[in-house]
Amino acid sequence: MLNHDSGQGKVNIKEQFQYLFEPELIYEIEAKAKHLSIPAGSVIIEIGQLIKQMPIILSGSIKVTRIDEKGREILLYYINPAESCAMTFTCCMEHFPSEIKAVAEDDIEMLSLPFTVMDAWMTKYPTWKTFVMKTIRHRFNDLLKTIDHIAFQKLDERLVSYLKEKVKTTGSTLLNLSHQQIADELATSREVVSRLLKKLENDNKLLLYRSQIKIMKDM
Amino acid sequence: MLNHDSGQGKVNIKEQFQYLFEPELIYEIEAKAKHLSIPAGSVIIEIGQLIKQMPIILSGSIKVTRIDEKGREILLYYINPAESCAMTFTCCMEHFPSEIKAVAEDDIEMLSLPFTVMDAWMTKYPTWKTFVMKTIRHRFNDLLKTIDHIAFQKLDERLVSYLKEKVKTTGSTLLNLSHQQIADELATSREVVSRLLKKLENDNKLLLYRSQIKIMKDM
DNA sequence: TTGCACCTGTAACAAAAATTACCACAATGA
DNA sequence: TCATTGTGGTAATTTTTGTTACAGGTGCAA
Repeated sequence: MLNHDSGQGKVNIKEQFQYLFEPELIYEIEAKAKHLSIPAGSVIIEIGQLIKQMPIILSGSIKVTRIDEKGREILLYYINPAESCAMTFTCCMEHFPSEIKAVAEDDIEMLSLPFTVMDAWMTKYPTWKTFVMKTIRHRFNDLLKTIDHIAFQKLDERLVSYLKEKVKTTGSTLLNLSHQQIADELATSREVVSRLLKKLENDNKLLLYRSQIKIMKDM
Repeated sequence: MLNHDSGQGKVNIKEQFQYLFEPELIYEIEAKAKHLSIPAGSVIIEIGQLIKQMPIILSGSIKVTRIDEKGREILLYYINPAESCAMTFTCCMEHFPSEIKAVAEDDIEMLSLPFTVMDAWMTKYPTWKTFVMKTIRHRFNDLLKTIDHIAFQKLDERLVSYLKEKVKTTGSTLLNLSHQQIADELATSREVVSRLLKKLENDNKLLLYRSQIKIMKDM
């Protein structure tokens, strides 16, 4: 998760991808990709927007959500370093607009590939094809997990799952989250989240601070 | 939706796929595919099962669902003629077990392709690659629609959406469904479905019979 | 300093959904 | 024929979730 090259300001592409892609492909990526730095909070793709580029994350992570007509939001999944977006593959290969919204969760370094290379690389580089298929499978499973949560779990269980997942992805048991943020990602209301969090605090599962939650070991 | 070759008992592959695949690919499909007839209700894939074959539906449709540890079920989407399963693509290309359950909704005729051809055809036939990508995009959108429903809609709206979808896919306004079946697919209880259906009947949106629902025009 | 935006807690209430517990009836097969 | 099973109706109750309302605290910027 951590970007150890932050002092230098640039991630070494060769190093990061040496076990993922064949050398010729890495060479092509270096030649064709734009290197972008995106500040935390930036909107990367909106729903309905046409996708002209394909991202590969180098450092930081991207939050992918779904929004309904009334502006309600629900978290779908995160894209982490050395990953890309499955929706983008399929959308940009067929020139369809995006069905999802993507926001930089923290400061991001990413590669941006012109969507024109996608098609060619699928046939040219076996490791690229594998990468695409692996990405698609991961995203499918993420969506299934999301469906499991919202269809089968009650809100208190979903909240616990959500917090545990956050601990795992951030690598810290001290989460910087407001109740409102959590409510948005779980598509419920702030009051409900506050109520459930308070109950968890009373059960010694966590400690509440202002915009911070300390997750205890026996959560 | 209808299989006009039912008298003959066999669907003409050449005809059905002439606008979808290039001639050489159709030839290969005819050579490599097993032609299967599967009776309604058969379980085609269970969760956790390894996938060794890739289906392409010729007639009939397949219901794809997700099941949780406690046996609760929720409908994900249907696979219709000339379509295939995106999960299968990604799973069998990487030899991963299935995350979903697939059941024959009605009597099915389908082609079964050995998963070994997948990889080769992706690079060999542009129309196959397009087909795969289109399938994946469709399934992603189906899953997003499912998430929209369960995350943002209340149960009465979900029920209406569900019934409308059924009318569209079956091509009939007389649906052969028990309340229990509906409850299972929406992951709720029979009583709730009965109650909501009764309310819809009182509003003249539909008529209830035993294991049948007649959907009215102004639903 | 003051005002404002944001954050949290909580109570009271309303709505939605799930659960429990019945009854009645139709279809089915032994 | 009768017992069984699946089906649907419905009431009562509980649980869960959403809504409204309000109070108090924090931190920041004018």
